[in-house]
Amino acid sequence: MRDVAVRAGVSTMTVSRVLNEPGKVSEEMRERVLRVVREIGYLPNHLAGNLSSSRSTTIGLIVPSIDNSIYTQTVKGLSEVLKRSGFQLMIAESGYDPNEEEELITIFLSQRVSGLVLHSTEHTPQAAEKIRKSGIPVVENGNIPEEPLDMVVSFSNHDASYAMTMHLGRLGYRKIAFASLYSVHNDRSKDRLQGYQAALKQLGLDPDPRIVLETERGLAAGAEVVARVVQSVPEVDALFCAGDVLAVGALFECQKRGWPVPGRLALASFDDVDLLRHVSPSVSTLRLPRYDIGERTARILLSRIMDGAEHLRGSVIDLKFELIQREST
Amino acid sequence: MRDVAVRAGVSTMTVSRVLNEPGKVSEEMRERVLRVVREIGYLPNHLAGNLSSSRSTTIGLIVPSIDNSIYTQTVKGLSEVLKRSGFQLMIAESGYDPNEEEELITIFLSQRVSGLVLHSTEHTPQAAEKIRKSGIPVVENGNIPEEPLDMVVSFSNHDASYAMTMHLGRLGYRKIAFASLYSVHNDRSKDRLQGYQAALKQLGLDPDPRIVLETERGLAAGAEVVARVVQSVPEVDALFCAGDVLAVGALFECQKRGWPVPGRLALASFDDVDLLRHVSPSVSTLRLPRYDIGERTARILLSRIMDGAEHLRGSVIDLKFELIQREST
DNA sequence: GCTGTTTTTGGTAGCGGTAACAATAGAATC
DNA sequence: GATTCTATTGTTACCGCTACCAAAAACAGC
Repeated sequence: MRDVAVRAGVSTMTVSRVLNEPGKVSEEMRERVLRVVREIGYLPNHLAGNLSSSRSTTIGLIVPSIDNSIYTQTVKGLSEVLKRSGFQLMIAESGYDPNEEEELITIFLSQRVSGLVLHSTEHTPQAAEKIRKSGIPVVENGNIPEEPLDMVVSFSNHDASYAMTMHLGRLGYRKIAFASLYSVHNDRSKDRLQGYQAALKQLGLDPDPRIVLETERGLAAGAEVVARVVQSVPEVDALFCAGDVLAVGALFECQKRGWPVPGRLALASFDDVDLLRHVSPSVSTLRLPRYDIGERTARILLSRIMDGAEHLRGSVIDLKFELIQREST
Repeated sequence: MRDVAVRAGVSTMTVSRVLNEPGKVSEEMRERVLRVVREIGYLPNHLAGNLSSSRSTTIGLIVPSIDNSIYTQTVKGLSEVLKRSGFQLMIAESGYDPNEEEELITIFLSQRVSGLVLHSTEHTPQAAEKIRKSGIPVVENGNIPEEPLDMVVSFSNHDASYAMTMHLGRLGYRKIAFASLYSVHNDRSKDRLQGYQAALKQLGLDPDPRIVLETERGLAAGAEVVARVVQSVPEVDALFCAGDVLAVGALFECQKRGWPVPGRLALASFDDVDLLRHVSPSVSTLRLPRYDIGERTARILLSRIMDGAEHLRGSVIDLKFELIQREST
């Protein structure tokens, strides 16, 4: 930058102004400086700028696992809005481990990110303390926690799960099995289970621990769920798969066994992946506002960072989901 | 940091050493400083550190589209290796637009990333020039370009496509249709098409433009491909879908029409997504080293950055793929 | 004990920008 | 025409850390 200043015969301050507050500089200077900038291909050093102004245009995002297609829509929403305001996204994965998450938070704070997005809502006390101390705005994304760190943009896993279970109950199914991903360090799974249980109670159905399963992600896991459920409780008439592509795996297993769906077993899923609409029978599911979550998260974060909108501190935005009834129930 | 130094009764230089080169400091000092660091919860400022040392621990990654599950495995491989060495990943999406890519490259260079990973292999001349001028190591990932910017870690889209087409030919299929994603600004698609054409020639089959299609991503597009192909050329006996989940969409369409696969139409796909193994009939495909690409990319980049391994400049690593024969062909 | 060498610690000057204030010049006011 | 104001540009200090070299302390050899 010094180089640009010398060649243009102005002070570095003027160069800085041309690049950051062009309005405060006369037409003539602006052109003179910009020409030199182009000539020598000058690239401003953001590190220096950020350090000096103690601002930054970087947002940190921590997801449990990068290779989970569920999050990609949210990341896209985030990324698109942030990009428009010139912000960058740093992404890291915690592997569903709160200690790992804490370490990543520390690193991000060291990098002086100006905001943080966390997809998990379970944190170590130290992590919470560090964030509080840093004073930067944070958005939690994966669920609506009882004690938010700061802001929340999400749908309610509990309510969504409740809604689908009620739906199955109203359709007349009486022995409704429930499968989710492991709930250790995953309060999304925990809330889904509780939503299911609350609905059963409301429906006057007895909970039966034999048909409540936890498993890993994947099609194979979905198939296995069907096998386990019908082996222990043959009279089961519906299966609600509240996790990643489990329902598709379950459907394939039913097809393999030649079972009519929903005749022998009704199937419901939790996330509206494209696939569920195209399989036969098409699978009932919940349409979750994945992209919107990212978009709103970015917006609310930017308001806090750029406009200092302190009144947004602690906001909880509960985005609505939609229940989609299809052939499988 | 000044605060820590004062409280521990040492110079800032000693604090800096304790944090970065603990070996060069006496046991006693180390403990004294670390205790104070813990006491006041001191977080080093990486921005300042990076500026001062003109090094950084950030790698920039540009993908065409974030919500493409194909890349997530590669990103995971990258992320895991980088994390182990304390590097961070900044991710941005170019939307398949080279101009957008150039702008993102400029931003990343301004942020002084210490390495760049590009999933596209089509760049504007200005982008190439900026990268060259910056001198930072770059890895291209999505394909093996004719004129690499620097290093390349990929499989060959051309060879993979060629291999699958040859496979179909050897199985006796004579009228092999080909569907890929739009090839505008997507040299992966272009190379796949050329591989297909090269194989046809080798097999002594006449190319037929009526059964070479380009379409968008998604299951619906796959279904549509089947419809278009058989309408214009009913005697087609195989369909090679060289793009995202097109094959699954095509399979569903065949099932809907009650066509035996491969009896009426053989189906081959391009990427070994879990789904292809679990549908019925299971679909032949290519297993591509997605995760490995990320891992190797990170490794080669780190060698250049940390060990200054200049002999790696310009390396082209052609990772092997595997053809998986299943029921659909 | 003294000199030469090695290890450990400290002082100082930037890294490349920006904030805050000072200075200058031209416009506006009376 | 003198004074006040406003718009534009420059000066200086510092953001928080590390490179580089100097100083001090510890160790060795004779």
